[in-house]
Amino acid sequence: MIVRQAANVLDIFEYFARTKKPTTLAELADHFNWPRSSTFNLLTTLSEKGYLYEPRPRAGYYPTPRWLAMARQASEVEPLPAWSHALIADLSAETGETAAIAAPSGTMAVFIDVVESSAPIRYFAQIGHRIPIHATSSGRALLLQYTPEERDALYRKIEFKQYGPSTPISINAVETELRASIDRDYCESFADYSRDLAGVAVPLPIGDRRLSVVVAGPEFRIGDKTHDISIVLKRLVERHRPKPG
Amino acid sequence: MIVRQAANVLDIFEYFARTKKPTTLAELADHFNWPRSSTFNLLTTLSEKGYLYEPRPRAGYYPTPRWLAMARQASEVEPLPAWSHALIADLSAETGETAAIAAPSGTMAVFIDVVESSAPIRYFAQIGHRIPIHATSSGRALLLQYTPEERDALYRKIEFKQYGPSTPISINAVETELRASIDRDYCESFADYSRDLAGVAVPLPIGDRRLSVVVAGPEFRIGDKTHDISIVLKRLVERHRPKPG
DNA sequence: CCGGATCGTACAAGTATGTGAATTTTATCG
DNA sequence: CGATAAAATTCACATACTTGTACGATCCGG
Repeated sequence: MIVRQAANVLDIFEYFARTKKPTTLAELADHFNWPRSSTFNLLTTLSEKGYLYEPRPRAGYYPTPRWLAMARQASEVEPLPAWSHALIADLSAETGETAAIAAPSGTMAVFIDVVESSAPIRYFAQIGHRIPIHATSSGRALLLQYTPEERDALYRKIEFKQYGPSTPISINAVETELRASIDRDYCESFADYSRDLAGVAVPLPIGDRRLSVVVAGPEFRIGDKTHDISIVLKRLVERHRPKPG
Repeated sequence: MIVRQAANVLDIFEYFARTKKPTTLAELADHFNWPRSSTFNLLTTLSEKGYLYEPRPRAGYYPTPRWLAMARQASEVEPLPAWSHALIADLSAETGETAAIAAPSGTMAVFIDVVESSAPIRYFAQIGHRIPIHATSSGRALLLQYTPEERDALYRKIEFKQYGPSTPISINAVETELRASIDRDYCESFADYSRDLAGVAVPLPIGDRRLSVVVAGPEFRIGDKTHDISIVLKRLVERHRPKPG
């Protein structure tokens, strides 16, 4: 169950991140189609908690740097190593496509680091973006790191939906694709989940964390280059990952 | 009115910032005395929005870097100039006390930047921390920048409470203290709001923003040094603030 | 490897909470 | 400066949320 008011807080937060401008009560209420009164209550709550302030009455609400101060601390919970960001930065530079690091979260994969392509037509991914774990290359690169038992447990929770023409819609289809991935030594997907989108991914275990790296972009650019991309992918992983011992 | 679930989101956020550790549903529920089921709903909401993820079932929730990514963007809404942080850093170093920048928010003042003293006994202030505008030195340094009309409007909203022995509990008391501040050329307060706390502050207009700088610490250390501190305060403001023209 | 304890998840009833209309306050224009 | 419009704020009711309960899964100690 979605807790509406919890989601609303995040919506306001993201609204500020997007617009990068102060905002009045009326503006927010109109934008989200919220009643003025509810918007007022939300803004009051955020202000009392020290996350917003109103330098002068009716002239708009501003976010305080408290968001940043807290986020900085919260991001120490489980920081990624510095090299993983360098890795996707290089990957994006060499391939010209968007590169990302994904982590599992239930039946979903979450992007926990992203470097976007600079191409005008590109895969627009964001940190925190979630995609079905079984219907994406980055997701399947995560599944490869699961034990068969863990995969079984997960499959029972997945709601198989036909996102695109090639979406695997059964446990068998997924397992078959996983075996194929092992054979070719990388994961790939063509519009399995998002239209026109192709991806190439490999597992990237870090410590005891099961992550994956993915390069993704429009099918027409990635199309027949998945093998070449997988070579670059593996070469760069090899270069950046610290040698054990 | 406080929106409970909105506040809860921030509480969870701050919990991660404080503990810097992943957290299980049960742990959170116990800590905040929330029912498991409500906690479950909240965590689900935060996960679906991409702010939390659960790498493996029952092994705990982790914050995603999305908090940080959004906060970075949101902090571009109204960035402080670089010199204002340098100012309070120097201030804190020279005085040995906590220094901060405050902004008005209704009848409150909010700290929007803080450098804490390194002394073991010190004023523990945080970005986002709110204090009554009329009963603190930093707040009154803000009030000095208001027009008499604006102050009048504000006074009507203030609920005068006796926070400490010297809290000004009437409009007159506040106005008298403001005139005294003009005469001595800086604002000061001794436990007007927080017990044992003394502060020295001056206005710090930046652009069209009405801010203030404050040095605050325990009364026994600040006590009779307020004048000396005000000298340092004004000297450093003079040094850091870019010359007009 | 078994059994008890713990944890996560679903559900339905009662109530706190958010909403919409009414009121007050502030800004704007003639 | 007074009238008008728009915004913010208050208040009472209907809705959506919380919560206790129950079930199933998973963990852990013996």
